[in-house]
Amino acid sequence: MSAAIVWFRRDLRLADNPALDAAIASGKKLLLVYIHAPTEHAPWAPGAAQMSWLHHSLERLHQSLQSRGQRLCFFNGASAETLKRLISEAGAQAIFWNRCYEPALVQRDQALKTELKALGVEVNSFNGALLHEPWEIKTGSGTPYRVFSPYWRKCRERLVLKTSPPLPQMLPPAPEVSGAVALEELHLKPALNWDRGFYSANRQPGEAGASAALVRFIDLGLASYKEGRDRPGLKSTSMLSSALHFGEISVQALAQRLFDYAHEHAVPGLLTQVEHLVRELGWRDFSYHLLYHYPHTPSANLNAQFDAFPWAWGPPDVLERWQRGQTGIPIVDAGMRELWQTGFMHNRVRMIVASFLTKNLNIHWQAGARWFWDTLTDADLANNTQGWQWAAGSGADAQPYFRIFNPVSQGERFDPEGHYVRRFVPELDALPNKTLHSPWIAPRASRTQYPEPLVDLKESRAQALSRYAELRGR
DNA sequence: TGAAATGTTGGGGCG
DNA sequence: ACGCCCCAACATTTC
Repeated sequence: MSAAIVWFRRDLRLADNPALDAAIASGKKLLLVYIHAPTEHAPWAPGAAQMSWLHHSLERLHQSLQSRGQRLCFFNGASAETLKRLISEAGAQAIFWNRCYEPALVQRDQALKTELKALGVEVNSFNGALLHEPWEIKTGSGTPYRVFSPYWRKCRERLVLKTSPPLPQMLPPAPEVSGAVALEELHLKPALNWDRGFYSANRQPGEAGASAALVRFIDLGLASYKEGRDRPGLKSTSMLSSALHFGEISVQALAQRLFDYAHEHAVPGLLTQVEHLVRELGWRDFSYHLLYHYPHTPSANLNAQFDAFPWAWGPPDVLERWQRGQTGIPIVDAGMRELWQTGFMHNRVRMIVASFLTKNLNIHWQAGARWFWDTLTDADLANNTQGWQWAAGSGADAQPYFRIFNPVSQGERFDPEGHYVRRFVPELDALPNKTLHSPWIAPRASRTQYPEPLVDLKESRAQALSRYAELRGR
């Protein structure tokens, strides 16, 4: 019986996994591998928070493979060397993987593909992560899109969702190889349990956890998604970002399932809600589109005009107060503390803290991007880069720089009952809603445990606008 | 997927 | 009855 390798990377699932399905269909013995090679992602080696999630996700995938007569084999070390050795040991004629799109991984995978083909190995790669491949969507003149709306119009009209293939039951046997290590030997899990707040009933790594989160979202959040998605105090978002990052759920299967649900349940307006969520998945695709076509953007402004912008990198204590949630601005601190404690932050609050860092504090968006990279379990190079450049105003389809969020009015508008702020900034619990988002106007005795604002909002806004005016005047 | 300043309108109080 | 002022509510412009 001939053999093949399935190289798992960011597709940690069995359902709707094109590489795995094709490998099973090939009728070969299958060696299922995961290789931990963080330096190959340089300069964006996976951050500590996402490695915690990854550990649990790999554990779950290994378990569900074991219940199907297979296993996931773990390796440390260089991917190309490891795979060439395994191909030789297993006598494999073919390898299957789902594509990655980060610049360093695209380079690595292309070089490997060339090398393996020269050795006579059949290389099969698939789209297992996106609604559309980044190169499939082009403007009329054949260039990449740089603006979301026309990009999405094009994607939406050509979006074709297929019914997912059935979940593989028993898998073919594995060939014997040497050098596999236990999952623990990948050292993904933190030595100290600082990640204990990351996991809860509705945030569980792995395919089953993603599935449970989706069921819960469809039951509780979908019907009011359009209105509720901006309210961090509610539970109206899917909470699927980490699962999408690691491929614990297929984005195509997700969209398919939501449309199916809307068509089966003739509730007025439900299809509109689904369209809004799928549009957010479109933003995710758009981020990958931009990263693929503009691979320098994780470390450089997409709009080169901003190269002359006088962003500072410090002073260090200011950045640190932002990181620790001690800025004295309640909605900002709530967000930064949510991030630190749970490895997640609500999207609306991500925009608020990013605006505050890049505009009111005048700190470079890359300092924020780095912090998110290390602390988010869903840290994703495409989304993170695009999100920060969007917020900073330096991106292709960014918000104009002069759109500066007022964190007080944002707090009053999107957390009117203060549930979110009170949850993460408990020292403000006793303040009435009227002053919760601007505690500095409340009597001093009622807020002795909470810092004074790091900056004056009105003044720092004016300074940001004048820096911007200067940039435009050049 | 803003905020703040500025402009416009129209109702009501009041001399 | 009429004009004037105030100001809230909304619209537009500007950053």
